[in-house]
Amino acid sequence: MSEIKAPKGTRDIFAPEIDTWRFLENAIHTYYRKFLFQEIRTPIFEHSELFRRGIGDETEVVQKEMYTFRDKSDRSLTLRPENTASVVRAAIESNFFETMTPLRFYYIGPMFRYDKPQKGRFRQFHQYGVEIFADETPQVDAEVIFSAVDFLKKLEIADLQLDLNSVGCPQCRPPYLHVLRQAARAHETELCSDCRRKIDANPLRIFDCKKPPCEAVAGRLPLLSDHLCGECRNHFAAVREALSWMNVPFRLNPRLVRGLDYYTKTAFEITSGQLGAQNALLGGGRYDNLIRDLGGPDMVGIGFAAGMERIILHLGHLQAQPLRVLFVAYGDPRWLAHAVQLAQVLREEGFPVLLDFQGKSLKKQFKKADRSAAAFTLVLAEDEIRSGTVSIKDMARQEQVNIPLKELNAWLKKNY
RNA sequence: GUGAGUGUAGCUCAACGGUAGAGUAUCGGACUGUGGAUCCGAGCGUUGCGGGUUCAAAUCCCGUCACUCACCCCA
Repeated sequence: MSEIKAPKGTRDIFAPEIDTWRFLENAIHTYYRKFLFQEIRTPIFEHSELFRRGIGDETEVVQKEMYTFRDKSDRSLTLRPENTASVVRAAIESNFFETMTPLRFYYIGPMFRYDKPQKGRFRQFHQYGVEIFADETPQVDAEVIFSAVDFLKKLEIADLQLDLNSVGCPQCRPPYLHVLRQAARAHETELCSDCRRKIDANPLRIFDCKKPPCEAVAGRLPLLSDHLCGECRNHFAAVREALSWMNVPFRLNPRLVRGLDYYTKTAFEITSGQLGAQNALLGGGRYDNLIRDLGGPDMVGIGFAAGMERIILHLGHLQAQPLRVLFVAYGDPRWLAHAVQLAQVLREEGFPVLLDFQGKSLKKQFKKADRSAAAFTLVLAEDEIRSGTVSIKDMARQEQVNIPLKELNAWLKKNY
């Protein structure tokens, strides 16, 4: 019989790393509530159609990376590969767009993509992210970006790079893509087979290719930033201006392309020099048509998602505050009942208390106390029980006192 | 999906094709109302799995699986 292991690309999280996760989660809650974001939790799985329509049928994610299955009623469901489509769906479904605008949400949770695992990349991974609906101002783009950068800075993550671009809109993108395809076809023979395929499928992705010949061609291809429509150009300029008000340094990267089809206008990404090949900590942008495309009103949105595993890689392991454990030792099993009752009382008072049910001797129990890094070992054995006292040993100082049981609470208040 | 590297005790790692070992951890004892130190002892493995070569395989060959990293893609 073979051992059952965690599925490929998944992992167990436990001490000491789990403390880092709790720290990060708490930091996210604390930080984003300052911006009046509401937490939202959407289902782990959705109708597959939501992601096909939301993310785009032609994207890598939808084509190759979704965990899709049929349930017993033959519905096609998919483990969420990202959360924006779900949040939009939830907002539409709950009629949030009727009442409150603008809407600000944040989320934390697991996402799933059928990818080949490597450093910073998992099949089940965790993202936090924010979404703001129904605010078309460039300043809100800047605020979202500021919050993303500022939060990572507050975590003392160094070596960050913010890349910024505008990916246009349905007004300016199609004409540009036409120009781009023509230009790319002129250099078709110089491109790798992958990029030749991209000319028709998704020519923007040619900019991503790292092969030198393709990079050389890409350097001579027309840029979207030179073909933006008036509205997109003005919006992008205002975003950049607002970012300068907020003192957020960025790098204009006309080759920055997002992997999901719904993005319009502002696109951004924060990368880190300390990660491996998977160096994106966070990515996002504006999606002015997604809400309508998913059956909602004609309202705009902007957001980002951040990879928590990748952030955790930067945080190292926190030195968890060691618990000041009280260990109750009783020696002979005859006194176990007394020990159990004392433990109950102490826990009721809020102390972390440990006792060893299978200890055969005081010696063994002291050994267990030592192994569990107890601050104090309380001895409640024959002598103490006969005299109505308890002995308290300070494990670090190797000092022991004997006091009436009645005074234990007061003693602990003073000495714990 | 493609490529490379690595799979030996719970953990970290040894073993020219010739009896699978050390450190550490665990458990027991020296030490029967007091932990850490020291000493002694114990258990521990179908060498990831399957096949092949060989008198003989942890070692060489093939396949497979897992992990790691990279390509790809992305958070």
